[in-house]
Amino acid sequence: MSGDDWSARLHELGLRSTEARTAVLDVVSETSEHLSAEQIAAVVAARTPTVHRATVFRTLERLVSAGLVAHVHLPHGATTYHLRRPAERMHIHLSCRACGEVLDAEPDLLDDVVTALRDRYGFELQPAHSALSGRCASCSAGESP
Amino acid sequence: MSGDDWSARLHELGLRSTEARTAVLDVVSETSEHLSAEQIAAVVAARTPTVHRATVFRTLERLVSAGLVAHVHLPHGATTYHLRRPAERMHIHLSCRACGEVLDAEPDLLDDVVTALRDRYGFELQPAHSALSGRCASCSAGESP
DNA sequence: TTACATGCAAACCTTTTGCATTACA
DNA sequence: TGTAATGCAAAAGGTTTGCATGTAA
Repeated sequence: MSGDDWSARLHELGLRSTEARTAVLDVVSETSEHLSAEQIAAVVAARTPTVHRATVFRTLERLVSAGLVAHVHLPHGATTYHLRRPAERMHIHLSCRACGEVLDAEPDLLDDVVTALRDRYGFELQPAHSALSGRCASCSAGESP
Repeated sequence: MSGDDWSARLHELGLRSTEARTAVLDVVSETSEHLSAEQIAAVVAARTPTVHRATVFRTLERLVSAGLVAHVHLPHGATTYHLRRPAERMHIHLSCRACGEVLDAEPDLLDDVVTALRDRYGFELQPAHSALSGRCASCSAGESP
């Protein structure tokens, strides 16, 4: 998405367009990486020093509830944020306990689990919201469990 | 497990038997709940005030790597610890985003996912190690996503 | 007797919050 | 102009670490 549409997108969603919000959206939209709030705050600080770190945290929270940004909880380390993708491009996350790497996996993997949890427990799984934990291929070839 | 076997169990595993370790094992083995390090430290402090909080953290880490204790990462809030169960009694955890409740679910739910991840990515999923995130039945009946 | 475990204090990392001020709409 | 958003500072929550001392084996 080109940089200047953020103002319009925010207005569409009933949110005010501010320097902090567009700065955060710029950072998040420039990469396909999943960045921590800290990392985002660092880039924002370099470009727009008037925006306070705490505001970055608050802003991310707002953008998540507005649906523009998604966050993923990792079993170790900080929550990461990324631009929210259309449903077809949503993905689940695999976190390697050993090396910390976060891999993306196809969303269909958990389809049956979503159904089973709904049927058995009435639990509505949100597969993208928290990473699955285990060992990546390279680390599996190595150490102890 | 009756209280005094811990010393022997620890020795079997090549670990020294200490006041802190048996105190932590006592607390963890007395309940089927999943307790945070903080909660465990509080109970230990009440019974054995000589054991320092930091030691409880270090001790839990050791007991996990020794295989006596398991921990589960929750998407919100502190990591929880519980006595490690034999494989048949292992379970996965469902964490409700809305109310914070943690539910236990049957381990077989993720069997196919374990296989699929191994086949597709060489990723060895450890289903008990981190909780799945979503909304529990009561909270699903309520608010917005 | 010596390597391992602990107490203590302090730092660290990530995030949240109260409150006065600013700025968008 | 009124309300939503921000800056600032401080604290909160959870966890880790360096170092000197203590203790199980």
